[in-house]
Amino acid sequence: MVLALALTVRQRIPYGNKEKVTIVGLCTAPYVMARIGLLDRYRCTLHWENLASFREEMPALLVTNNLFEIDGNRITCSGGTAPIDMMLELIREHFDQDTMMAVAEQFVHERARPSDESQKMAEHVLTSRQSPKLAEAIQIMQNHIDDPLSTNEVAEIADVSLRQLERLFKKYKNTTPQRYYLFLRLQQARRLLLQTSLSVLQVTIATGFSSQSHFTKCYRDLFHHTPGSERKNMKITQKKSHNETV
DNA sequence: ATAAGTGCATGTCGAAGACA
DNA sequence: TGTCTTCGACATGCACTTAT
Repeated sequence: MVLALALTVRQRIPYGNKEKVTIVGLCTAPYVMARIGLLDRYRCTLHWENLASFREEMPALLVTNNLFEIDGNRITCSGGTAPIDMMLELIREHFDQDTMMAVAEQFVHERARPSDESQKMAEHVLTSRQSPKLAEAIQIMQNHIDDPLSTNEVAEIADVSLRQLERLFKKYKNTTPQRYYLFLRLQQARRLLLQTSLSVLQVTIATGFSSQSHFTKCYRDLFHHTPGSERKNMKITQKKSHNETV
């Protein structure tokens, strides 16, 4: 049922208040949804190729670069393989983590990506166009999440001076290389916390932190809650969804 | 054709602050 | 507290334009 939802653009007209309406839009379908006002005050996303023009055309909408957005009964998705991730997230919400993983396995889908994961390919393509050296540096960082390199080493491998690398990050990412690197590691940490049963200590090590307290501090600074509470919340949400479906 | 001016990307250095 | 990171200031090189 969820798969059917994920693969169609669906709009059901409610009869009074009796019927629960779920509206799903894929790829460029949010254009239609936005034009008839279905996305007013809702977060939404669409395929990266259409993001810029969509934002320009609909400046009042809350458009994100995420893989998919589930905001109340408005569900939008960027397209490509993202509907599978969206479907898995809905399965996780309505059933549990194990069922979600079993379905993912059926689809030979190695890793269910969370909704807030950006459309990485789009970012990578855009960054490559803006600055190949910057894209290379980011790739190097992504390849060294568990054993972080110094900014100097990243610059050396990318064959660019440290100062120039700093300028590129400032210009295109509006941050410093170190902060961006930290952001990548914390994003990975969050994925590990939500999608695996690794302990917080194991996640700490897997993302290149030498001290768990330092990891927790950095995590809280970015996500506004600790790794422990993040996992606790996820388990509570899963339990609730499971009880509702039973 | 050529010198001078301009803008941009890049490199070097050092001071200040942050991190582990 | 030593090391690392960031950032401002200044210098250099290159491409392009303009005036002579």
